[in-house]
Amino acid sequence: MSGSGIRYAGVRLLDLPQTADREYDYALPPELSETVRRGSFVRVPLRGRSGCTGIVERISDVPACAAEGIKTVLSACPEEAAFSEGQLRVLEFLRSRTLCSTGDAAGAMIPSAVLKGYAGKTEAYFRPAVPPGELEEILSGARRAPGAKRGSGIGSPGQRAALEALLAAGGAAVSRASLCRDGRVTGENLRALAGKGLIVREDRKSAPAVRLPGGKKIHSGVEKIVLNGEQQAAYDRLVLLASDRKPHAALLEGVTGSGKTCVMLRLIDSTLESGRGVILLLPEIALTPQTLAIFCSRYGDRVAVTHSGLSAGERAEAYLRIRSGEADLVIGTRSAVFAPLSDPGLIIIDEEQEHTYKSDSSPRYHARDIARFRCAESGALMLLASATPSLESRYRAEEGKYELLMLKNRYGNSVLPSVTVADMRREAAGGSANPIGSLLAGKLKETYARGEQSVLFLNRRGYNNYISCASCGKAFECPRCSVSMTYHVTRGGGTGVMVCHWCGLRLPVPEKCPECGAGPMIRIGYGTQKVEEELSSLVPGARVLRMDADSTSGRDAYDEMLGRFRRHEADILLGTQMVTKGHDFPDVTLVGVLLADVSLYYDDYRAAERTFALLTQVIGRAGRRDRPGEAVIQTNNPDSEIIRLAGRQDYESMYAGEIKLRRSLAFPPFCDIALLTLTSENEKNVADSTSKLYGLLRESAGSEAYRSQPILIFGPFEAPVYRVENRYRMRFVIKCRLNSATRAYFAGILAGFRTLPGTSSTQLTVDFGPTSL
DNA sequence: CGAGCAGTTCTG
DNA sequence: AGAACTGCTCGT
Repeated sequence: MSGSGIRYAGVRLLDLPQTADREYDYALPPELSETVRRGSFVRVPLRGRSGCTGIVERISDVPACAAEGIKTVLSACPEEAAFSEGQLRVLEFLRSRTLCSTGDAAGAMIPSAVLKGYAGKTEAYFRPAVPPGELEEILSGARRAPGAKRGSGIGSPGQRAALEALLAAGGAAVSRASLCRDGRVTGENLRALAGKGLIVREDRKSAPAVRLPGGKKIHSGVEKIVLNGEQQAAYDRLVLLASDRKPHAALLEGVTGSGKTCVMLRLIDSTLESGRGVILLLPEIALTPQTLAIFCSRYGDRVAVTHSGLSAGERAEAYLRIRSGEADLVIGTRSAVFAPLSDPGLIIIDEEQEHTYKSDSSPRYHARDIARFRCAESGALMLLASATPSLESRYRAEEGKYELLMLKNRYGNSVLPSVTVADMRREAAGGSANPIGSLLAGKLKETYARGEQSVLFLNRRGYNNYISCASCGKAFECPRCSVSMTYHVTRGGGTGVMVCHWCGLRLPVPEKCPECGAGPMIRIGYGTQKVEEELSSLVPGARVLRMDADSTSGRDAYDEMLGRFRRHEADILLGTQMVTKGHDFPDVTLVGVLLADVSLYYDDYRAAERTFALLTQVIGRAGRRDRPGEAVIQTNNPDSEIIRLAGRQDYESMYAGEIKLRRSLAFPPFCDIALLTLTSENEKNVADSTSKLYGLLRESAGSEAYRSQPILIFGPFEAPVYRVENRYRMRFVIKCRLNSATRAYFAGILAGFRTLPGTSSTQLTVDFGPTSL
């Protein structure tokens, strides 16, 4: 230290919006000048506020502004929260790539409990004290709370929101922090509900979190996986890429059942043996106890698992175990890509085409981009794996940006299931609107008779229940959003409840039409329950397991159901998306897809690609071992090219056809898409702001700086769901090639928009590479 | 004339 | 974001 004088910290505050997101200088008190460094988190005063959290970006001897105005750092956050230089670079990358605030970026990278310091604290948890069915009725107004004096059962919106959240958790205890997170529920609401006897409070120690079984840190005595020729060749190449300390990216494309997992396990082995860390990203839906068991029995204590079901304390503990080096294999969902490993050697993204790897709230990042950045920084291998890679990734492999490794053969002797496309138009013409056609019905009976199992996949979209008015024909809509509400049966009987899938609002089933005052209201569309009823008459005696959002609330119920099916305690598994992911059910020989075409109607350029991936996955569930499998795809579009290709599991043809289309229409990967969204509670405000933004976009895109950058502006459009939670939403779709120049264009638009008069009540966001249009 | 308020400004 | 500040209306 050269000078003896006071030192200053350049701090970025976490709870400021982009408009105020810059460095602020604070004086460092002498007692903190030893511990606080670049990367440390500190508490500082700001304007009238007593304490704000910020991250130190710079330590200097000279403040950037007049010394008399300067305030002093109040305190330092725990030392173990401090960011490394590597983390600071990721923070900067995230901020500049997604144009988010420092606070949003940091929030994605570190659990808030680590920032606050959490040792020995207890967290308050709450769970329902009455059966779920009763709660539903209280919420819908059909029953009043035991203690309620008169009028509606539940006092305040906050209390309602709390009960709804608890109901959504399916009776499990939920922490106060997560209940209060969205701001609608307060601690006072929870106390009031506990007072009424509707919920009970229980305190839990945040740490120690549940330890994974499995013992020693260095794995020993686990069987060495034997690879076949094709797998061995892929493995040999990947090991090379993962060990030369240079950045690499590879795409492992392997048909269902080709043993991608074996290759990945061996690669993880060798990377860990070389002393470097590993991150394995999985879609939430694939992060099941069965999957985790494989890793925990193999790697024991060195595994850290992160997913959305963790409490704040568990999340913090996992983070610190990784940071300290105690855990060097991280398995988790999207945000695990930020895991604080000091020296990652391998980052795997399994099922890389899954859209859940893209965040659609700020920071709007794609895990793949973060992984690529981290791998470039530390000379590591990014490995994307899938049976049906996204067109973007496969194209990059074609361009030579990713190394492409293929596994073309199914493991062992198993063959692809034989696939039949059933034309449902004929069934409908016959007058019976039966969701299960005669062909599939016959096969279901045969399979049951042979003592084998079947899986039926329902496309969520096609099986929503709406209600509409028999007099005026109007569908019953959410009062806060421009979408129809969905009918859900209530657990344990009752009249049911209407749910909005966009804002979560729950309302009692109306008797009269809110539009015309007449009625009656009638139900439209097949629900999974209806299909379930149908099945029991079609295949008498078969035990049917229904797995959807209604019947499976919470992880435990879901895992328990899959376990029962695996043990062959049921003959037919009926469900939505959940049934498609890599569960290995040895006795399943028949797979049926009801309404295969529904996802083709998504108003999105990726509809075909997604339908293909989905169908391929479902079909792959049939006949994995020695027994041959069979699949029936029911559709109203039997001539659809995509459905035909999926039936043949012909990825190459699908890829060739789609990429041609994308090229001619200028869609990704031949351009990037930016989605600008304006929202406001006031419809007129959005309209005014939209036209102002349009002017700004045009003017700026035409300016000298962007002459050489083609920027195509489409819109403005109303968002497909125009109103959500009482906010009106307008959008622009912009096609361009994303690079530093075009990013500067968007940053300029964001900043410029804020300075326009009359836009203060309108929110503007940019989403690069949105999951859907 | 000052409370009550939308809209604006600025944070070290 | 959110506290502070500005300028405005309205009521007595």
